[in-house]
Amino acid sequence: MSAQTGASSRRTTYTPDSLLEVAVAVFNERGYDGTSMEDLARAAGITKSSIYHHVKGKEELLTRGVNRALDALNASLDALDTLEPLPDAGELDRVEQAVFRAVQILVEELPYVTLLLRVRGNTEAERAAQARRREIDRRLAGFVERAATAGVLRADLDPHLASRLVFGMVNSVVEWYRPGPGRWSADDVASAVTHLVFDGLRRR
Amino acid sequence: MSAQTGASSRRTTYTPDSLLEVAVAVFNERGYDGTSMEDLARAAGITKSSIYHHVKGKEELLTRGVNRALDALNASLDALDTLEPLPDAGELDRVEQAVFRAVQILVEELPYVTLLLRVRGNTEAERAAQARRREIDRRLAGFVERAATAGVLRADLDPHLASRLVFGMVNSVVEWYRPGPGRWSADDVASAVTHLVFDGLRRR
DNA sequence: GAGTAAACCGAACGGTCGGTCGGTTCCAGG
DNA sequence: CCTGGAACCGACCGACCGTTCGGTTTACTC
Repeated sequence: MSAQTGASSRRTTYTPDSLLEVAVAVFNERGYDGTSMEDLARAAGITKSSIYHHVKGKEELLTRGVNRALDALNASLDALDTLEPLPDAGELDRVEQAVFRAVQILVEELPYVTLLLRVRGNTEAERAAQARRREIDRRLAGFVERAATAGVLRADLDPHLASRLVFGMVNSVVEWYRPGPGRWSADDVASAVTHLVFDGLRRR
Repeated sequence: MSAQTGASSRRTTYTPDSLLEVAVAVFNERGYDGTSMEDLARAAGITKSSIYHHVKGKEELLTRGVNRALDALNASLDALDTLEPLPDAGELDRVEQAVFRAVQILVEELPYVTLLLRVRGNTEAERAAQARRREIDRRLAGFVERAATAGVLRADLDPHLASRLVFGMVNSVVEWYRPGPGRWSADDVASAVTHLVFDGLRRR
């Protein structure tokens, strides 16, 4: 929240990152296009022109925000890739891990992932973010496909379709999850998603 | 696409509804706030000022769009309500029907539901749409909760959480589904979602 | 306390926004 | 052929957009 410069103590001044935190919160509330620099200034408690002391402009705030989410997601996928090669049965574990970790990151980086998932593609920067996101989706779908090939998934579900649905469920968490004491933890949600996805809702 | 006035035949003129179709498509591509009246005019092949001959303004196009989705969803829920009372085992069927029908409507009214799901709440009209949507979510969650009380759902999943996740998966379909020959039909998707939700991904 | 650089501000810029207004074109009914 | 209304257009409006710029305040060093 508050941001000090280096070791010394100015009262409360902004760094690009601490300003980003405020900006992303407003973006998620009003939508990127629906947010004016005046809105950001008001939320940050400084004037419009002061924002330009910290960042180049509105678009930089968007790029920084979505890249933070993309970097976190990519790092998690890299970790899962190092697990290979795996015996057939292990491919199911990898998908399970992918789902679980995806929910965890989504919750850890909630505002940034939320922003990413809502990018529309009106500018070049937004299209670049969408492209990076599609690459992530492709890697996730790859895990599911390999599990299907290994024969550890139900055969009556198209792996591509299943992948879209599963990670659609994962991503939908940003629409309602809010952290806080007495609420669900990240692991609560991650484990609920994982169980639901793999074993379904029906009592057996 | 083309719109005739009543019984007679002008070449291609717009009605409020046929203009809405164009507008909603553009809204979904660029986002509501990211769409200018000039954008709409270009897409419709008429000038900005001509749009105001058919509708009051930009906000009316939004309201008409989201209400079309809301009315369709509500009508479907009303049909499910008339099924009661049901024996315990039937409560599972009701949830299954709710999921299946939700996907069907989402696909049938894809552009309008897409628009609805992206409404942010910046204006009074948008907040009204959000309120109507929350009411629908509540009714759907009610079905899940009754099934849980009837003991036909897994006991280790919080019904509220499960409901959010299931309908999060349902709603995520708007992010990627596109109709067309040689692609998945609405029922393909609806049945995949239903099977996945109730029986999971794991091979048995 | 003078000097410095970061942090911030007020006023203004050109441009675009949603919306208005006074027409003109088109076409069916008489 | 004339008329009336629906459909449409070009020009324009005030407001607000993201951004810029010259200047002031603040906090810290020497």
